[in-house]
Amino acid sequence: MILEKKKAFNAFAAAKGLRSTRQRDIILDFFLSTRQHVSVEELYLKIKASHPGIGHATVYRTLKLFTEAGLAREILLNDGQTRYEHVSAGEHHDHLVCTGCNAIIEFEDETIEKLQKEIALLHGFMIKSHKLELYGLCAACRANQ
Amino acid sequence: MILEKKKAFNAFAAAKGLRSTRQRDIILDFFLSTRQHVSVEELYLKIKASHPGIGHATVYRTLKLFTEAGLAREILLNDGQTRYEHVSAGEHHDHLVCTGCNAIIEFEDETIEKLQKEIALLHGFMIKSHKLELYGLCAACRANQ
DNA sequence: CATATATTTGAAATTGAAAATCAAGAACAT
DNA sequence: ATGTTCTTGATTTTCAATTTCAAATATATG
Ligand SMILES: [Mn+2]
Ligand SMILES: [Mn+2]
Ligand SMILES: [Zn+2]
Ligand SMILES: [Zn+2]
Repeated sequence: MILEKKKAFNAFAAAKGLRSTRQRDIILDFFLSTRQHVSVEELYLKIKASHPGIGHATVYRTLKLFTEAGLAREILLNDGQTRYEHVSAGEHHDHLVCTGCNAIIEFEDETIEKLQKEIALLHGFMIKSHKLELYGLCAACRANQ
Repeated sequence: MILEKKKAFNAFAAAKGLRSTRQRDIILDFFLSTRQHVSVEELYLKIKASHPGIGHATVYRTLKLFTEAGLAREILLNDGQTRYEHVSAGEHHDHLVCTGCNAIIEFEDETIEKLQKEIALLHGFMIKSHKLELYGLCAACRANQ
């Protein structure tokens, strides 16, 4: 699975005429071995520990490349930090975001997805993407109130 | 309707022990007479034309006050500009956002709202707010492609 | 292998929105 | 009127993200 994603990125890079660099390999390794919804700064710091030479700009640039390659998705929550999550082909989900502990829970709802398409149709809109986030308190944080 | 909102803000200000200032009156007038989904910068520039003395900081602060007072709602789309829209009591809607012409179309869908509550319940989550945005091309922009 | 060329990197500077600072000005209770 | 407290707005600061550009590196070619 990790290997497949590496292959997918190599294919993308080859098709785009991008060069193969040590930095992109390292950043991809770290991204693929990191839990979901990692912020750029988090990933940068994790990488820096063992590869102090790698710079901020490269991490930012490379995550944008992963997004373009279809390996990653940008998530903009309401805290001013861009996060990235792993993309698996054909899969889509939305997010419950806990404002207490910052946990992010994923969910899928086919009915909501279908209703969104109907709304778009009704307005003559062609949807390219959507964002559905439910903000609140997770079970654990509710218990601690 | 505009008068009611002014009264509502005055009540809020009184309850909070806020002073009545010329600036807040002006900003409220402009906000209430502006179309939906205005960005802070847009509103600031509009006000500045006839009231050059009013500063950025005051516009930012005052829109936050309106939000607290329940007259306005912050909207964070994906362009790094905070927008504010009018809030009418008991009303809620979500947004279709055209990435071609930046138009914002409002919609309501009771079924989606209900499904969101069910999802939250299923995960033991207590929802405080949510965000649903459909990004794509509006009918006009599709025609111009 | 050498060498030319084009891409990539990373430190540093820049950007842009938003928030913080703080002295001067304004509102309000007395 | 006067003193106290709040508010304002020019300016500075913050912070994520992007841009810049000289040096480093990848790769194509002989
Ligand atoms: Mn996710
Ligand atoms: Mn709206
Ligand atoms: Zn939580
Ligand atoms: Zn449009």
